[in-house]
Amino acid sequence: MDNHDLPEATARERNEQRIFEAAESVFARHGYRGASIQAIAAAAGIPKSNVLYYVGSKRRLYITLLERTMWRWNAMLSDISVDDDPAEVLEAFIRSKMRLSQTHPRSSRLFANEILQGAPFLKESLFGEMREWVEARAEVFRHWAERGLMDPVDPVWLIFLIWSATQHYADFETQIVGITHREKLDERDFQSAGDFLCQVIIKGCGVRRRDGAV
Amino acid sequence: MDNHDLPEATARERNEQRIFEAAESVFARHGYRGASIQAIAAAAGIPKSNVLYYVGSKRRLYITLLERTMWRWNAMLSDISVDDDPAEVLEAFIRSKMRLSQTHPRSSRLFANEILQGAPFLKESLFGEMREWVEARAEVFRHWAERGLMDPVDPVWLIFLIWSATQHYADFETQIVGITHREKLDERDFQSAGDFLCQVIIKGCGVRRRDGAV
DNA sequence: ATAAATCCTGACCGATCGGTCAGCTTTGTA
DNA sequence: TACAAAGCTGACCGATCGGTCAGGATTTAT
Repeated sequence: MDNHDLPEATARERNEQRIFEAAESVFARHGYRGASIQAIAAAAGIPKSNVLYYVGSKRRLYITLLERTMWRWNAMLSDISVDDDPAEVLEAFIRSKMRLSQTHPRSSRLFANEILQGAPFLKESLFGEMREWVEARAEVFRHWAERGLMDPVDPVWLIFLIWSATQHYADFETQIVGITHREKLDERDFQSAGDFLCQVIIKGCGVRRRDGAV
Repeated sequence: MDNHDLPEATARERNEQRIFEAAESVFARHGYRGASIQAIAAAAGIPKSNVLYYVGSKRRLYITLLERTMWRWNAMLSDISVDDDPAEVLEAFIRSKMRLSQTHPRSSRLFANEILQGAPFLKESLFGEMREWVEARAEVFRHWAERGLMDPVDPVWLIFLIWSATQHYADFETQIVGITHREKLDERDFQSAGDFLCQVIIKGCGVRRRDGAV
């Protein structure tokens, strides 16, 4: 029986949850090859055999986590239109990516590791989804530029700029913390960094804000 | 005898060169744990034992490469002064980081992997060097803001923005190539991306350019 | 020519890798 | 209560890991 809509957590659900969290942590830190099932099992507080009993194989576990990350990612900024306000959309874009960095940093680092490896597990179909995502948004940015609502910057480079600048606070958190004497990045840090990025990027693209400010 | 100033390459120099290049490639792709000496040896076309004969241990090899990267990095933008032109300095900063991404992408990815791991090999002294580098430049940016030469943006966030946006073209090259249908990033891509970043960031910080343009 | 230093490598070491499996315990159902 | 299904795990497999070492091959110095 699958009580898939009952709130009670079965043994399987409970353990898979613990395994996923532990695995995300270890994969994010050491990459696919560098992560060991033993280390994941230890982090989850579960015997190695039990981990394999639930997830089948290292490969399957990794791909599951990767797809989960992609899914979360693609859900972002799903309803953008040419008629929206450019400043509002760019701000929403930056803020939501920044929130992902804050709430799911290990997810972000797992993805970064996959790319550094040369994206061997990212099927063409998944890259295809991202391509469509990018092209759709880029098209909107282009329209805005044509209407004079922002400078005619390359919209694809703009998307990469926002990705990189926001992901940096998840992927390179260790470096930021080490350089700025912090113990960790807190709510205020993400807020102020988000403010900074919104200000610089929106102004840098020559977006005219509704309130008349430049 | 050490012919350390003779141009002839000794067997040691030749082999170390090949090993370093191969190792940088493998470490950049798979991280410290994920890289195997066997794989490095194969990439260098040298028996595993011979690799260990030259470099001593995996740890030592990795640290050597990491220090080499840090050295290259710290040499950047070494002579910045409050009296320099903000736009010129920012442009030089972005261009030189962009050139590093173009000419030493594996170096950049090696470093990215080290940070993702939590920087276990980056001694406090090395982080200290980076901290001094950042604080010195941040101080200059602050002065410029006080003199009204640019907006009063957080100078540390600005440095991280430039780091992340430029490194992205090395660390996430696979993703960029996959999404934009390219085979690889070429000279023109780096040029146009560099142009874009200079334009957006300098304008975004409210830097007044000498020629009067905004 | 010959001794010394360096270069080079196959064989091997214990540890750990991902994964399998027999067989145990616990849970759910009739 | 009884039986099936699911949960669980120690022992084990061949492969690979980082590293050592004896000893042969080659180069260098005298």
